[in-house]
Amino acid sequence: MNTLEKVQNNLAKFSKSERKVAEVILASPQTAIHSSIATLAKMADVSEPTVNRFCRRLDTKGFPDFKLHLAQSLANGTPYVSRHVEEDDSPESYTTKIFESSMASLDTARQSLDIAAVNKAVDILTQAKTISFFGLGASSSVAHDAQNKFFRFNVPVICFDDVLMQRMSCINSNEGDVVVLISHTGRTKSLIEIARIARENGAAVIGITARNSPLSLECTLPVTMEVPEDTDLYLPMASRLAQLVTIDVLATGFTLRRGPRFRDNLKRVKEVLKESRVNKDLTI
Amino acid sequence: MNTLEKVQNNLAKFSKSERKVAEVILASPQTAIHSSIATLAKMADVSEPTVNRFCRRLDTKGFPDFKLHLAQSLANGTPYVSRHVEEDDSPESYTTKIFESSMASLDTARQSLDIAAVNKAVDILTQAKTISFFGLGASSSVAHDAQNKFFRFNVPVICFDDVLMQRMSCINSNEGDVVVLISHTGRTKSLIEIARIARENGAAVIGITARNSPLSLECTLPVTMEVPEDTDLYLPMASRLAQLVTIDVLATGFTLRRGPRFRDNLKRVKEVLKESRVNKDLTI
DNA sequence: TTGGGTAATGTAATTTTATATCAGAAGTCA
DNA sequence: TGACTTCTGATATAAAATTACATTACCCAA
Repeated sequence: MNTLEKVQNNLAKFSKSERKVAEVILASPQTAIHSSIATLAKMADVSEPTVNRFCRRLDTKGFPDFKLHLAQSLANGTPYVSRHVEEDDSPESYTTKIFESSMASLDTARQSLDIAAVNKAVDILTQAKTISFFGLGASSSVAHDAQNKFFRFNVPVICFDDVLMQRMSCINSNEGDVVVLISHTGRTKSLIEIARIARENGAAVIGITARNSPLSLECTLPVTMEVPEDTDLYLPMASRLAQLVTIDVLATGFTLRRGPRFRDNLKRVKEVLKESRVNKDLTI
Repeated sequence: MNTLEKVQNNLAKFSKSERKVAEVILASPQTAIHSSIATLAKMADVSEPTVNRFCRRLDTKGFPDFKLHLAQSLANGTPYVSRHVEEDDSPESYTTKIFESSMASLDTARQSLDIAAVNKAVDILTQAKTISFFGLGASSSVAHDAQNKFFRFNVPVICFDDVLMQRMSCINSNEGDVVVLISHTGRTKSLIEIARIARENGAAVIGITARNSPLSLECTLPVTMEVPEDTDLYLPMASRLAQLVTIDVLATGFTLRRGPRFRDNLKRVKEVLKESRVNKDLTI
């Protein structure tokens, strides 16, 4: 809870002197955070230890720590939080909400992402003979994105939208092949089957999906994360963003693992592509 | 300006030792605000006065004052700053950097997004006879995403990756048609031509692109934003995320504008889709 | 009331933390 | 190289916060 509110709400629980301190702070919080304990004590007409005790009562470590908390609560604006779009939101309002919710989701995704798994995935990818990216529905665009990225690394990349093609591709997979399956819920039946098929053929199966989902259990290496998704009315968005960024992380890990010479090469390839374009611009 | 960003942006202006301090703070701002000057100095492997000088260089009165400012900037919701991935980053480190940079970019995009244009775009989209989404390269996946979204609204949606198909489609466009062009730089020649063609045929041309770019000038309604993109070595990512979220904003505006009955309908359609699936899950 | 006990508050000492001063080191340019 | 500037850290000093302990105020039973 906001520290300033806490001061306000606990007003009744303070002792007489502590309340004096609280009142001085509430009267002018900006002054409070820029004062020393001595100054504040004088303003409240109490002793310095009283101010200190007041701070501790609010579960802070002491006066400086209290000031820090207070400063944070005074800082305008709230941290990014998922907020639902309401019926009568203005354009400004729903735009802000959607952007901030997206950011909040990415933050959640990052915190829940299994870094060790990311590292292993990079390991596996760098050693792959071929890499396949499969997703369905909304996740298929993520697979395409992945193809786009890894293709530039000069690695054989496969990417299909079609369930049958995905299946056939996996039936023909071998040891050394890597199959990356992308699914937010990890409950898409056909992808789960594909995971099993690829695994039985000896391919490494990386799943970018939810922890403990059916798909994650079929993968040789689940790269899991949790993304809160409000799919009730609006369309899944947060999970897609998180998947895209995760792919970016894997691609980055890939280039880092390959070492500087590889990256120089990548840069050169990019330069060449630029030159071949009329508008000298590849970033589109 | 946000103090943490200030630290990041002035990195070049600091002296060698001051930069060490900056890096320690950027690595873990939360730790920094809870440390004493001595602890921080030790972490950065510099002397205490150096830390103090560092604080003053950032226009604060001293170390405690700096901590206060930093605390506020952390509370502000964006502890996220774009940071480049370094050669020897650990998986944890580059993962965090990429996620946070993505979030920072989204924030920048939001702030620079022209809300009035968004509102007009929603206006135009709700009245469209058909909507076409065109992008090239990386932006084509954004176009696909848009198609996916608007398709569910029961609006005729067109989407092509191919330049010639895009062109042909635009040649046949009429008044009442809406063409949405997606390009980060707004300097892709073929898209600019397509914009002109569509416009000459009386179609409304919405451009999701950079402000004052050649493409934006050819559009009847540019929806512009600024996204910092480090395309030097790594691949364009931030712009794509921003575009995706922007499409989501437009789609949301669209459903809001269409009113509650439309949304109920949308929900029903979704339910029906769910039922028709074995795994009862559409979110993939 | 009044005296014992408890909680609240303040004084003074101590510890911690931050800043100022200055000297030496490192870098820069003629 | 040498004069100059800039940067950095050791030490000293000042400021601030915290602790320990003493005092006061308050409450309640006798």
